[in-house]
Amino acid sequence: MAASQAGQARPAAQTVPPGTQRRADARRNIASIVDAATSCLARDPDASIGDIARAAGVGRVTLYGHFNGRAELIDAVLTRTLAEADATLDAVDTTGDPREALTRLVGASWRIVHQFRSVLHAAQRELPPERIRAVHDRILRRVRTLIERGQRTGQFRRDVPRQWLVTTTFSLMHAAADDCAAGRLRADDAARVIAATLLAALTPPGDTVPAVDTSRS
Amino acid sequence: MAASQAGQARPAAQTVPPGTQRRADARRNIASIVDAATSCLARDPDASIGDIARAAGVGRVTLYGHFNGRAELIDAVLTRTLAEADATLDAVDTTGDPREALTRLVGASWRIVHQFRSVLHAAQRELPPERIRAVHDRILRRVRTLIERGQRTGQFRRDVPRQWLVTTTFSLMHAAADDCAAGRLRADDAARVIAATLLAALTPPGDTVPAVDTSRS
DNA sequence: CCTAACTCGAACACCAGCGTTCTAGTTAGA
DNA sequence: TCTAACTAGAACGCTGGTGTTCGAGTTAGG
Repeated sequence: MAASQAGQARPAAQTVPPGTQRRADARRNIASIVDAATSCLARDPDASIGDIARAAGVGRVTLYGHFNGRAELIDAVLTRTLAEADATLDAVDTTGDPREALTRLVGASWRIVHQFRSVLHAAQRELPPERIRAVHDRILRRVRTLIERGQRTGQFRRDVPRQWLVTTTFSLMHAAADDCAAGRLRADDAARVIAATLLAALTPPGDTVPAVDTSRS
Repeated sequence: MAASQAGQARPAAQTVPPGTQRRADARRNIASIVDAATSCLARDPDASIGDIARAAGVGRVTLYGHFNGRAELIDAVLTRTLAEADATLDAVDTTGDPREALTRLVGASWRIVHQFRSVLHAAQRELPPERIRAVHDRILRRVRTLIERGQRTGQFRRDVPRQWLVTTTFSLMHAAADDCAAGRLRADDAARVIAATLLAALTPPGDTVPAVDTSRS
């Protein structure tokens, strides 16, 4: 849903009369294209526009009718992916003990990161860094807030910039995804291992490193 | 030195009679090319062969005389860079307390990572992952050995795969380099901050997180 | 000094992907 | 039912990078 809210900036090639809805088949095609692009790029970050159009069962021209080039398409894919991820994470309970909350958050996030790492790689080649960061905004904020709360309760360290703790969190998840893809880490180990190192990394100097809650897989 | 020991596999375009030395000007040009490639790629990972040749003050044809295409050139750049890095790290004392040793190692490594991150990015686009890993072998081994020693002394955790601790180490350094390039982390903060989080991350559950040794900048 | 090694620049063929245009056909939806 | 919206597909020109070839010149080094 809300596949191509390219909206404000420059409307996709096909000009839409203001206040009007796109025709049903058009909307369906746009969805197929974004779907196809997502899975194509997940397989090969260099997939060409032609590949994607074919995978979507759509003419290349049709694709150009809806997206002004590769960058705009990838932007749409990334935007939708992140929006869905954000929705998924909404279901995670981030209240209660910050350490347990972070463990839950990592458990949910990690799967998403693992699944869409190639899409991100594709986006990193095509989109400016600011844009990528902007799209991550809501998710970034979520983590930052939780870390901030943990700092207030004294469970997370305050001797390094908070930004760095956020970076650490994402960095470990992405690293795990890469190791996993390379066969150096078992997928069903990942969540536990990430949580264990991350919680330790966030522990204030002088405090004791918590044991991992290995109760959930 | 030893700029293009393409050696065994397929000799570069220009066939060298076995047992013979290249002519001095040829060796000089090869060096310029690798130098230029290094700095060009550091600036723009997509720099073309033409750009690099021009920056080296050499004809494009000459470049092709020494390297069979982009991949081979980038391989040479990466190989030399990593060899130099390895030499630099040889000067680091990795004996004594594992935590202090790791701090020293991170301090030295981080600068290198920061300086050559773009070269790595370029290599990741052009070279197969196995190759990249192979080139990192000596450096990887160095870290692994130190971590292993720390595990034996009981100062580093053993409840996660050792490989993951190695990944964590590299991951944090690269993340810091990226944050730094994006202006989210001050360069003169990086070493301290990396060491602080890394040492915490390696601390065994139940143990106390060590305070950072902030004595050296 | 003389030869083989090396270099240069321009030209060329080549390729893949991009984005556009045109014609003709199909389909949604008032 | 009738029109405007949408689609297909083939054709085309463009761009930018790659790798090669050629003929002529320069230089290292025995």
